[in-house]
Parts: sequence; C-alpha cells; structure tokens
Amino acid sequence: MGRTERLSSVSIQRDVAPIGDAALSRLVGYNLKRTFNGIHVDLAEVLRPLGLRMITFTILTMLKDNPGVRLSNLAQAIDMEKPNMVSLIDELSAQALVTRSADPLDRRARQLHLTAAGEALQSDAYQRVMKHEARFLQELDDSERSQLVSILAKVRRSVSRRTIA
Amino acid sequence: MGRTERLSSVSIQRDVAPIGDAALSRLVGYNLKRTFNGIHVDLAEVLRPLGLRMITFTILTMLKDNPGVRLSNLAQAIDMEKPNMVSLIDELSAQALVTRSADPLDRRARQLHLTAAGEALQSDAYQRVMKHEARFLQELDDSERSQLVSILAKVRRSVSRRTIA
DNA sequence: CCATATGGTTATAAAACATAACAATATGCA
DNA sequence: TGCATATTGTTATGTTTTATAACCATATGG
Repeated sequence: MGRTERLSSVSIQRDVAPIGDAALSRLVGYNLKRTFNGIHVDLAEVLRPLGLRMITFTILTMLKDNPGVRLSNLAQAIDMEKPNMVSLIDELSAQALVTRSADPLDRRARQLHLTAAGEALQSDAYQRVMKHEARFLQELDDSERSQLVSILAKVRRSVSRRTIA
Repeated sequence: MGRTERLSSVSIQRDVAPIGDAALSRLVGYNLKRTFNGIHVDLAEVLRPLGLRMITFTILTMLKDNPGVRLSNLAQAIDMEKPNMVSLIDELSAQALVTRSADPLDRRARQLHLTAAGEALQSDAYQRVMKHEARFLQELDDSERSQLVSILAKVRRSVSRRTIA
C-alpha cells in the first residue's frame, strides 16, 4: 500500500506544501464522517468474501431479529426508501438468502424471512463483524466504549426525527 | 413530515409487530452510521440553499485552508479518488467558486484557489454549518463533546491507514 | 359501494465512490 | 544526454447508494 515513496529528494519544491484540515477538524460532523468512512471501508473488506455489503448484512440481521416483517416496515426501520429495499430484497432473494411469502392477513403484503442459508450466512457474518468491531475499538476501554454509544444516542436525539421503532 | 398518521385503529393486526434493531444496536459501527446519516441529511438541508453539498463544502473549506493546493494532494487529503475530484472541481469551477491556475514549478500541475465568490460562500456556509453543529450537539456538555472527538480519533487510529497530512 | 390510504413494485435519476487507461510532463539514473 | 519510470490531471466507465414519481392490487372507513 506504500504510495509516494520518495527517499531523500533534494528536489526543488516537490513534496509541496503540507496540507491540513484544521478548519474541518473543528467540526464534529467531519470527525464522525471520517471515522465512519474508515470503518465502512474496512467492514466492506470483511464482508466481501461472504458476498455481502454493509447494507445487505444489515438487512439479514434485521430479518433474523424480525422474521416475517414487511418490506415497508423494514425499509422504514433502517431509514431507507421502499424502492431501494425492493432491489435489495430482489438481490438477496436471487441468492436464496431471503424469501417473500404471502401474508395471510393482508394480500398486498409479503412476509420476509431468512432461508436456512440466509441464517447461516448472517450468523457467520455477524461473528466476523464483531471481530472487526473489536479491532477498531481496541484502543478504547470499556468506559469509553459505552460513553461513545451513549453520546451518539444523545446526538441522534437532536437530529431530525428519523425512524426506528 | 408526519407520516403514518393513524389514530386509534381498532384494526386486526394492522400496525403489525413492532420491529426492532436490537442485534444491530449492539454494533458500534451501526450506531455511528445511523448518527452520521442523520447529521448528513440535516446538513444537506442546511447547505442546499447555498447550492452546496457536504462534499463541495468540504472542498471549499480545504481550499480556504490550503490555497494553491494541487488536485491530487487535495483528493488524497480527504481520501477521495482523483477522477471524482476532477468532476467536483469542474463543477465548482463552472460556478466560478474555484480556479485552476498554472503551477510555475510543475507544468503538469495546477494550483487550486478559491475565487472571491468562493471565499464568501465558504465563509457563509461555514457559519451555518457551525450553527447546525450546535443544534445536534445541544444535549452534550463540554466534556462530552471533547470526549466524543477524542474517542473518534482513537477509533480512527485503529482503522486501516487512510491519509490526511 | 366508494373514496382514500397502504404495500409492493417499476422506472428513472442523481449522487457517491471506484478502476483502468492516457497524454503531458517531470525525475532519476545509466 | 537520453531513456526508463513515475506523477499530474484527465477521460471514460462502472458500481453502489439514495431519492422521486407513478402504478396496480388490496384494504379500510364511512
């Protein structure tokens, strides 16, 4: 991964001016973005061997916790537009990880379920994700970890009401 | 913005099963994502009246701090691929917010600068972004705010080496 | 029975992010 | 000096993510 390997260049102005992000660093949102981006990139690598992306992992895990849920409820819960959820369920269903079955109480609705393969994959993925979490949380002690989560929750409370429930 | 307004429906199973995200909530990464997403959506609304998006605001602010920087250095600093930066500079340059000028020391390179309009817009935007920050940080005391930033920095240290410098 | 709302879907577009390849130029070294 | 190699900005292209409008079938309330 080493880029820009230049040993002892006596060159003119090469390796130009050092560039900084002082103004942006003062913004908490910027710090959040950079941190999440880093985690996301790494997580993508963790999930790729399983044929999953962060979002498909999220869906599988929600389905494990909420078997039979409706597509629109699921979309709303993870704050995503229905049409986009349709595509993703199509994808997961094509991989035989998820099924759409009839809802006996509402003929418009379809119940979403994990297949056996979907459950197995979710379980495998979840363990790997937890290992990944342990990796990027390694420098934090227990108190810092819970502080982080509780502070994030407080921030979310001040943000324009999204869903979950 | 109120959706799903249903007052006292005695209906059968409507308002189906409550859906939860317990398993995902245990993942710090998920909490980070949801928090950042919320902030991002709100910030987009703050910047839209100015014709900016988060990423264009980021670029303008980096250019304010680093006048004359090269496109590739800038891209690297905010962890973004060069070709994507080219498009964005095209866009900002078409709006006369940014200029590309010749680098006397390297005829391949071009120096990026804010125009007067670019500086004015950046300054206006930055103030609005700070107000937005105050809004979503309102439930945190000073100690929590600095904790958050320092914890995020620790996390970033454990994440696959991205740039900035 | 009818007006209206909801669930899933299609079609479509914008935005964000990534990869390969190229011309012009710079650099290091033989 | 000349040539191999690397770098800068760019074009072309593709994928993923997110958003919007419109539609059909079905459900609900009056």
